[in-house]
Amino acid sequence: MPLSDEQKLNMKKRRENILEVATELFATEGYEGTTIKKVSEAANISYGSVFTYFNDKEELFRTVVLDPLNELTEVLFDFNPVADDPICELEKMIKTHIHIFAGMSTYLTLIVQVIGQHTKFSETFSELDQFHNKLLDKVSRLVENGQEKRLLIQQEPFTVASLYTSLLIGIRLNTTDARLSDIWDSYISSIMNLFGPIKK
Amino acid sequence: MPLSDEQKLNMKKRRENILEVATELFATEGYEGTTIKKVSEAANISYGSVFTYFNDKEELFRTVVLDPLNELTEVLFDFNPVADDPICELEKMIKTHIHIFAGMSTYLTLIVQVIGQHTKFSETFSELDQFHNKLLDKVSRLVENGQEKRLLIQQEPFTVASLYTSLLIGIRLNTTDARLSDIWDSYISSIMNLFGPIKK
DNA sequence: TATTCACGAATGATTAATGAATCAGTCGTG
DNA sequence: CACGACTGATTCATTAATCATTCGTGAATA
Repeated sequence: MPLSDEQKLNMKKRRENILEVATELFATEGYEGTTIKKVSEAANISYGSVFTYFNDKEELFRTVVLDPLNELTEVLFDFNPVADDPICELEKMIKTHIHIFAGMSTYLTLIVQVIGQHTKFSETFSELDQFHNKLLDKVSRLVENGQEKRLLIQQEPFTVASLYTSLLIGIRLNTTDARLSDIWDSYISSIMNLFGPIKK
Repeated sequence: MPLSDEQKLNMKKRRENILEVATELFATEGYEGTTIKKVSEAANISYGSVFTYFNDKEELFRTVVLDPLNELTEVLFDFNPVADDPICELEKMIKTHIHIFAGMSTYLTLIVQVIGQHTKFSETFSELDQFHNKLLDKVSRLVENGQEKRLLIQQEPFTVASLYTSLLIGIRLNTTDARLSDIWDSYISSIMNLFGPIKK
């Protein structure tokens, strides 16, 4: 009676397809502006099928927002706060982050909405906030490392880290036209200035 | 037959009250999540009355977003791009902008939504975009001025200006807890680093 | 000053449309 | 044949917008 492996795989694909089209819709139309009907049509499945994968609209939304966090952790936290060459590590980190942010336009637009309406999406936002705080902490430690080695000017490390993540999300917000990664690359050296590298 | 001055004044107050509560609702609940019923209740007027001041919901939204731009222009553009002391002018500008952004939490949350869902609110977004471009232009000129005087390191002025406005809106987005202006003040010197001031 | 009149703002019940969620029935597969 | 995914019409709630009606105020008249 249990489903065959092929069926399970099919359902997994179906589920992921729903999440994909729902991400796009939630991002462009907003939570209330996105209807289950629109989702089902975009995913080419029946209205009722959406509810076999998600109990209700709210669960679908929460999944769309929180599911990608796991794999995002791997790439976003991929830097060494106690590196011997903190400047080089910072540059690498910025480059990585910039490319991630350049490539995840739709999802990040959605994140922006959750942050903006954090009272409405308080539980979901809370998870994002935890994620953000962990990132802030790790960036802070790298900044601290750079300052101890006298390679960065003295600033409150947590403040700088906050400004850095603010800048990342702000760029994503301001860059509405789907620009090429080239443009994003040109930001890197300027962003580095935020950390106050000391020229020798 | 025309209305008395007192009545006109009363209607003006009523209208502004609607705009005020609608701003709050649109910002926290989103466009679709905000109902005319909620607006009328929050404004303590009848449902139908909302429509004597605004033809439809969309017009109410557009007014809420675009109306404040005029007085915002005055404070946001209040700096001199050809100042003799560009560094000082930059610091003053940052300080002014930071205080404006710190104080306009609700409205800016709304702006964030319009930018995030710019395909949905394309006409309204277009107006915001024009406003933004004018600001970018003026900031660029100040940066150029500073670079010509060799007080700022050489960077593409428009890129730096873009990063600056991205940072402003990003901070507003990331600072969800209603912090004191003190915290915002601590950002100022770090933000200055973005422009690459040359120490002498 | 008192009374009537007329204009337009204010009201909220009503209308027509649309939403989320349900559920009885169908279909596919092991 | 039996289990569970799939379907979409149905239900019930909620929405934007309308509209017939009421209410308030200033002007006109006596």
